[in-house]
Amino acid sequence: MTEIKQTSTNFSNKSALSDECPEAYASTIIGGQWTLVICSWLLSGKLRFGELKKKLPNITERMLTLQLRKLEENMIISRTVYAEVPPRVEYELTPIGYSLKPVIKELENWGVHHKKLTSKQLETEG
Amino acid sequence: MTEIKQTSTNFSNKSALSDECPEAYASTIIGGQWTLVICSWLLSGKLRFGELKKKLPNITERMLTLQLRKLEENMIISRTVYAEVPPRVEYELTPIGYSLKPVIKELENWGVHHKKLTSKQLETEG
DNA sequence: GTCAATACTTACATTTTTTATAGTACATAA
DNA sequence: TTATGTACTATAAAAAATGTAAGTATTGAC
Repeated sequence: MTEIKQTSTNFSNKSALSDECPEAYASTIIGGQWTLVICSWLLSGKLRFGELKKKLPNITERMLTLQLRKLEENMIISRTVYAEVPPRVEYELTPIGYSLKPVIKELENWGVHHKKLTSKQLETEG
Repeated sequence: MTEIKQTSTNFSNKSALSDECPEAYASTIIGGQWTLVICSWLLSGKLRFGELKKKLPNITERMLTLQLRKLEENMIISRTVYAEVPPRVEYELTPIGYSLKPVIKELENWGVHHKKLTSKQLETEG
């Protein structure tokens, strides 16, 4: 994540794909390891950094920070800092972030469907 | 892609996420760099290896092969080899692969929407 | 015997993503 | 003065994904 090399083939490939193909574009935005889970949680309301951390027991603080920053850059979430000590920071979906809801729903449907089907398949084979 | 280390934290994190969260599960299946574009093309009918290559001008043969293998493993596409020389191989979506259609459609809609919104944002800022 | 066409495979290098670990700032409470 | 809680940051390393370049098998045409 941190730094990407704008001279790499990978970068230009991703750019070209994103230009031509809105679904690939969407995928680069919401395709991070923890991105969809974070968005799913935020669909039910804003959460603090620490609260998100508890929801995702295995994420490191660094990863959580990186993902949140990326989501913020992409205007999926907004970040509100309260001038208190200890600090309090709240994350919330923006309107366009919230509009991910049907996307997530379809992904979820399909995921459930696929999982069922492939586990059946394994039973038959075994 | 090639080899994944089943003892890594990354592997166990992905597994746990996939278990708990169907949308994350779906994302690991269709989240490859070229996956969605390949599926999009196949939505309009089966294609040969070389035809796919032409549709994706910048993909390397290695990448195309890897992505197709992964899609096949995940039962998204089927592969038919014709015993001819030179060889002919056709790739086609399976039923569950075809059922990605609404997912792709939502991703596409959202992608277009997001792109419009962010480009507007840039105009306003600039 | 050489070449062409197709769909790959292989070895290796680079880039990107993710994880590990330790640290920081701040004000209040004890 | 030291400890506490929160939301981070810095640095390094490991792992995963992607790219580069060259090679393979087949057989029919020339």
